[in-house]
Amino acid sequence: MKELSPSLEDYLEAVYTLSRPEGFARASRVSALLKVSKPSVSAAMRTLGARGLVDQQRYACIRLTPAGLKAGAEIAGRHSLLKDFFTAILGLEEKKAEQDACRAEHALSREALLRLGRLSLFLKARPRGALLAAARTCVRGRTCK
Amino acid sequence: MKELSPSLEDYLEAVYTLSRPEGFARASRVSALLKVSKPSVSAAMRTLGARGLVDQQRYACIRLTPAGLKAGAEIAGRHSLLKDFFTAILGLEEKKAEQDACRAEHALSREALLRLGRLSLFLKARPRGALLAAARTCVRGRTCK
DNA sequence: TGATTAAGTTAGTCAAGACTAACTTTAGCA
DNA sequence: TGCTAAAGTTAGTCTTGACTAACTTAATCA
Repeated sequence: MKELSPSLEDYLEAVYTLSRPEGFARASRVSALLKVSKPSVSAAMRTLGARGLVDQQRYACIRLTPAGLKAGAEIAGRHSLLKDFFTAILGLEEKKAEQDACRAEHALSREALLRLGRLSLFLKARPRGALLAAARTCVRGRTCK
Repeated sequence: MKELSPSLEDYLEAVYTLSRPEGFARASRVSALLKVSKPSVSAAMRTLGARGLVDQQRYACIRLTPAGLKAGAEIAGRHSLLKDFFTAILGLEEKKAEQDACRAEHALSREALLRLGRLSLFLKARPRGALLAAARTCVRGRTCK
């Protein structure tokens, strides 16, 4: 099982996300979501197909294989963990958090993400949110005593 | 001023780091540090030279221009901020922290890094390190109450 | 001072990942 | 049912960033 490139992870994540409602994705939706040309999607699907992550028949809907579903869920999980950290802990604006999560999700190790998630939980779990509020205020650069 | 690619940022950071002691860097040291062939360094230096970040004469030492020094310092700063966060807050092992910092330093926005730095400070500044210790224990996955 | 070795460059190749233009298939409707 | 528009694919190109092999320049030491 070779590692997926950041680019292929993005495609897989897009397929995963778009598949949620109906169980399949269309290449044109992937193309629109990732802001990438249709031929690029086509090529990427061929690669993901060759790796056994999507089930691709010519001109048909894109469906994830069980392995693809698992991998897609993992990537989407990394994304939402990071986005949550960026908004809930660092207080980044929604759009910015989304962008940062998109890029950082390919960069951090499993271990770092796991611990970052725990840190999030820890900070959110303090009594009555007092600590989190203090941390967030600090992080926003207002007061930090 | 166009954005540098992750790859070019790595080269610039390496030149910056290697320049610290003596004021210049050698292509062979860069090659060894980044684990990349000498021709790759050569090509990268030509690009950085064209962007006005290094002062490159054929067969000579590599020196940063003032702009290159500024950009290099910024990249190195991002790196050390992240590495510190990964070790001091998340408790990652040194080597792992280094690897994660290398990759994440190209992915996070200025804003996110700024806030991450403040979060580090905040967590380290709590009285007698009690909070930090608790956070770190939690992040390591032992207890988290 | 000249030969040898280390450092650096050039030339040529490759793969990934993007694009456009042009073609094919599918699907929907008159 | 057949035509048309949308969806998807193929073919061909480009850029980036890496590599090896072979060459050139610089530096060192006998």
